[in-house]
Amino acid sequence: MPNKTNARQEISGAREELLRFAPVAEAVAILLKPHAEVVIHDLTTQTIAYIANNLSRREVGNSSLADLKDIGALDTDVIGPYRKTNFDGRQLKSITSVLRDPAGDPLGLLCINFDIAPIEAARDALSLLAAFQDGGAQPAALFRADWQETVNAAIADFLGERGLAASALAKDDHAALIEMLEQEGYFSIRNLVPYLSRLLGISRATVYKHLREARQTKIRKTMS
Amino acid sequence: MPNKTNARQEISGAREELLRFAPVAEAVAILLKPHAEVVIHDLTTQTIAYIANNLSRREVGNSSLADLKDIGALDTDVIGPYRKTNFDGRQLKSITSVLRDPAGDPLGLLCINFDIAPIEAARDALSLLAAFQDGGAQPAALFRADWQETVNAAIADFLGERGLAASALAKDDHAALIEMLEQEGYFSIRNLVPYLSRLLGISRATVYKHLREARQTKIRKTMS
DNA sequence: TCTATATTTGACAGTTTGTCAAATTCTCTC
DNA sequence: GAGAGAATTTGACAAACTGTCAAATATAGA
Repeated sequence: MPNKTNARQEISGAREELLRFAPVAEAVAILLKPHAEVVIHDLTTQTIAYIANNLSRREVGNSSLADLKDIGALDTDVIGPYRKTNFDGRQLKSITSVLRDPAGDPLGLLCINFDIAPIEAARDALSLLAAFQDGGAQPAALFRADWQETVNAAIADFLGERGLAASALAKDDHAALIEMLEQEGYFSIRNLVPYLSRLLGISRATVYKHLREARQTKIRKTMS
Repeated sequence: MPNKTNARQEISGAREELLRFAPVAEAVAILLKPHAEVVIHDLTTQTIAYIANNLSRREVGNSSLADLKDIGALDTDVIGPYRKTNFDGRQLKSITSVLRDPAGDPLGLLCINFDIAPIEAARDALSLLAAFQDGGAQPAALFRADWQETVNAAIADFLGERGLAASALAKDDHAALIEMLEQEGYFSIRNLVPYLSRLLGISRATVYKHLREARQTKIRKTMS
């Protein structure tokens, strides 16, 4: 931390430091133009410090991101890629890198949001043409012998969408994660419950409790 | 089969009948040019009656196809689509229609072989670009809540590769099917064994027997 | 037809699944 | 920081599922 005269100076120092990444952001945005936006978040003020190729209609100075406290707990400096939905419904593939000061404290985030909708559309068109069956041939190849990886991928996806960090997730999230897995049908995999309970560090009984709740809300939804 | 007057007439009659489909074969081949070949098989002589846009380097008069006896048992007149490998390794998407005489007896087959390699290559390139993770994100989306459909797709795939028809498969095939499912990891789906035994019309015990064998050959392979 | 092989049947022990009540821990509020 | 209320763990349990087995039966090939 360079100068300590007062808080305001520290903040503007952080912003200045962050803006050194602006050309990088610009370069990435141009490379992928017009499909990607690059945003630099200032963690000291919780605002947006820079935007290249604005897709999400946010502006410099806007407050950004909800929960950033968790980032300190991160083991890596790269988060994602994870899926994000733009205000207009487009699917974005997002990846975030953590920008730290010399002391190693998180200063900001550089977030690349890549609009993959057109790519997915093209891929799907080709898929359809190449597909056997009515389009259902791929699962066979993609259903891994190693179902744990499949589950892990689903969990990683979930974590990516919500914020982050592997094992350090609040117990409120457990219920949501389990509900998601249930809705995607993962519990017809053998031994998933004990595996999950070990993974999340909670008891089997709790997993079953969340499961029961998830199934009941599902029923409620079905009836309404 | 260089035969007597009687038979020869019958045979040439069949061929003539089949050649009426030649323009259709030609038209399909031209539509998909240069990616598809269309072959008309003569079932009465087990030879090739016509080829449009030859990809597989076979020629008219060549003997064709190994097992055609099964076709009589078919419930539909369209077989596939199923995957086929060309002599040069290219993957072909094949679909076959049965050509019958007015009495309803199978006379020939019209087989369309579509080279999907370039399409798959393009799709995969796009997939990679759109992919989350290192390419393993899709299973999550493709792992259906309805695992039965996933299994059915795998089985249908298997059936397509070997020849055909749903429930009418020899018991030798059971072992192969189960081995395939085991190797792809499908038996970590709950209740798969009873489901399969019902589906194949064999007993649970037999399924387990095949499973045991499949697992032992796997071990043998692993050790060698 | 007879023999050798494979399948079915029914029974069984071992696991896994899902639920429960009591004991414990956690989380608020005061 | 003490205590009420909620959530979680623990350990136990019945029910369901898994995998194996031996005897009875069916099937295929000589």
